[in-house]
Amino acid sequence: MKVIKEGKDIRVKGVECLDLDLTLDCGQAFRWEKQEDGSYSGVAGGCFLNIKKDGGDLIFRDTNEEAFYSFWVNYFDLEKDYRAICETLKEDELLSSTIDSYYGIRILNQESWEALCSFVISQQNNIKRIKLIIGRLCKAYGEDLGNGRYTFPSAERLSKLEVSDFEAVGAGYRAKYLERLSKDVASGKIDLEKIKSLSLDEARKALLDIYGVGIKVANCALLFGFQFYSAFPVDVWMKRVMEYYPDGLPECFNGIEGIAQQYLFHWARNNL
DNA sequence: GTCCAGGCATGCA
DNA sequence: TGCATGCATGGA
Repeated sequence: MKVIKEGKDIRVKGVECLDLDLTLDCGQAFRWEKQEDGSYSGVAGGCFLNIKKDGGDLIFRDTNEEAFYSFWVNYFDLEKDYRAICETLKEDELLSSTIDSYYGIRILNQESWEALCSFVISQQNNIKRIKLIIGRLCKAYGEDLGNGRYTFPSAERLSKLEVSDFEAVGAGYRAKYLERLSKDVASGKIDLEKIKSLSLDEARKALLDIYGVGIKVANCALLFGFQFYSAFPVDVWMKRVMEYYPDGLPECFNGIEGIAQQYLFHWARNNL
C-alpha cells in the first residue's frame, strides 16, 4: 500500500481486491450511498468520507490524514492481502466461479456497537428498509456533522430513549430489543470490548445472551463488528446456498469462513 | 390486496 | 431438544 497526499485528497495505490459496489452496498454496512460520479459517501467511526476509485487507485476525499490512518485503513482492512485469500477460497469450485464474477468483496471492520445494533434491526427485514430505519435513527439521535450527515448514535444517547422512540423510527417489533440493548451497553452490563477479546465460541455465547440476538444476528455482528473472520452467518439466502455443501464447508474456508460467506451471499442474491 | 425481507422469543410437545 | 406461531413495516 502506497499513500500519496494530493491537495485535500489521499490517494492509495496498490490496493487489490476492493470493489466499492460489492463491498459498500452488499448488506454488511448500511450507511453508504452511491453518488452520481460513482463514488460513495458515508459516515463511520464518527467521520464522514467520500471514497472513489481511479483506475487501480483509491481516492479518499473529504477526510484528513489523521482519520485516514487512525480509522479508515483498518475499516477497509487495507493491510490485509485479500488477493491471497481469494486464491485460497478458489480451491472450492463454486467460489472459484463466484470470485471470478464478483471479485473485490471485502469485510469491513465496523464498530461493534453500530454493527450489533444494525443487525438487530436487520432481522426479518430487507436491506432497503434496514437502511431507512438506521438513517432515521442517526438523523434523530446521532451527532450532526453538517450537510445532512449524522453519526451513528452512541449507546449512551440511545439509553435515554423509550420503546416508543424506536418504534417512531420504524423499528417495528425490534424496538424493545434496541431499548434494552442500549441501556445494557450504556450501563456496562454488556461489555462489547470484553466480548472482542474472547474466543469465537465464548464471544458468540455472550452475544446470544442478549435479548433479540439469535444465531444469525450474533454471527453477523461477530463477522462485521468484532473481527471474527470465522463467523459464518446463515440467513434465508445462505440456507439455499447450503444445499450445495451437503458434506459441510470445504477445508479451504478454514479461518476465513466469513469472507467465503460474503461471496456466496452475493452469488445467491443474484442467482437463486 | 398479498408476499417477503441478512430472525427471534415464546409456548408447547 | 425441536417445531409452530406471532411479530411491524415498507416495497414489489
